[in-house]
Amino acid sequence: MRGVAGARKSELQPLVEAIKVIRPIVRGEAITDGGNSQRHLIVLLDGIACSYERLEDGRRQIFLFQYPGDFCGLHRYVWPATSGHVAVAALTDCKVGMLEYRVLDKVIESDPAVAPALWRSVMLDASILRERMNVSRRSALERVAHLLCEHLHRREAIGGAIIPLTQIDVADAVGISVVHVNRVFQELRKLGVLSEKSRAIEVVNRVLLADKAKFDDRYLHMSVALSGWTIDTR
Amino acid sequence: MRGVAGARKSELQPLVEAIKVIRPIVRGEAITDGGNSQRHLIVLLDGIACSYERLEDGRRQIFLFQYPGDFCGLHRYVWPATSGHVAVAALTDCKVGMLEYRVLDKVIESDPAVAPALWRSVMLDASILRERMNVSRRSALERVAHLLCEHLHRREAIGGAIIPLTQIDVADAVGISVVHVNRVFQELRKLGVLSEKSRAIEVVNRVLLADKAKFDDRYLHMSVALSGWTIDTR
DNA sequence: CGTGCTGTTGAGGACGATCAATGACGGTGG
DNA sequence: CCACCGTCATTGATCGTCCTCAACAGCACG
Repeated sequence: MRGVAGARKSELQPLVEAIKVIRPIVRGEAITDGGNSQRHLIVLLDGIACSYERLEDGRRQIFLFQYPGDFCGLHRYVWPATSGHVAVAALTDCKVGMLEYRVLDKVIESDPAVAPALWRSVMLDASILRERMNVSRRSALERVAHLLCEHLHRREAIGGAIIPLTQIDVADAVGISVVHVNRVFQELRKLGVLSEKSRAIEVVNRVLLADKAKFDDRYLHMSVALSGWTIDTR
Repeated sequence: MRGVAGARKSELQPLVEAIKVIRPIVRGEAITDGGNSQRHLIVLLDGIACSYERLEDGRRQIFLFQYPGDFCGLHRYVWPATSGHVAVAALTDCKVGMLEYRVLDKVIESDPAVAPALWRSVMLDASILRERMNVSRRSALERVAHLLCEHLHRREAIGGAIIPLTQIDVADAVGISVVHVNRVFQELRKLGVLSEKSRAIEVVNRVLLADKAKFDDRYLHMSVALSGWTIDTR
């Protein structure tokens, strides 16, 4: 039972049922490059991925994180020649479902509720981007804390307090240097927000974290209120 | 003849023809607050507006700028209860066209090309937000220069090298202090990018500006390739 | 037992924030 | 016509956050 970003269960069910191909992706591999040759809509079924772009100087800017139920590169379907080189990569081992565009065409045609649901999914992305812009004006600690809150929020369906990201991932997402992220993490551990024992990102005090982050989850409400769907991932 | 963000002329023509109410808005006034009571789709017909949010500490974060042909608060139509308090304000004197949601419903129903066009408009916004994220990792000068490039690009239909924004607007959009924006402007004038004479933002060397900004307009290509439409603004 | 990736630590410096005044300009009312 | 006021632009000084460079440590992997 997983939450589909920005859509009620019933609306995307026809789409989900049309997914025939399921593919495993190992950590670090590309789920889609930024190319225009895409012919499938991709749904993340298991694991965590991120959409990102390489900057000219080689740095990586992470835009969004994908959790199970999220679409990868939906914009390609709506607008194949769309902006540059937004790629999606697996941050952990993943499983994805694939759906040919022309099949998707048919699903949309036969069920008028599917397109608006996809539309809203794009809007949820935009909403997250806007929130990131707001947060980008706060201190490094708040920005990192905020990102962790977002991940806890979206992991609710999965459970556990360990966020399987590297400090590098966090740095590339919030836009601060890895070194500084490390120092922020030490600060968060000293504050009792993160576990002192483990090297992993393990949240031991969610309330305190949300407080430090001044986290207001309203910008995610559209995804919260929505139920999920299931699919057999083998 | 104005460009509609992310849509070909023919696609949005039926929508444009349905606009009956045209309203003038003076500089500084709200075009829509962030409220949920919205019952009209609003199209900017003349002037420049911005969508923004107030941060807790009172600062203003500008997300996007609207030029003639852009929609204001389209997300409200797709998802009325959508994210927080995104408001739209007029940065110059404006004229807006208004279209009741239920009329829009009918237009969408009767013309299957309208919805995808609106969808792409939302995606153009997301594309701009992503680009801003990339740019936010560069220096203040590049960020400001980049913003000016974007405005020149979108002003092409209007013409003129003067960008009618205040330094405060720029600061709130790129996320740096007004004082520093001012210093950046002096630097840009010294470099021969902006006019030394005028207090206004007057670009005298577009090529140099684009160079300083490392501006790559691909992220706007979806809007470029598209033609415009006309409407009588009285 | 090396090799590679991630995490950690230190030192020095730059960029931009903040605070506080002052200047320029346009509009308004006496 | 002039005094006043509000908004926006400009300038100086100080300070802090975060970056960069550089080195090393821990751990997983083959």
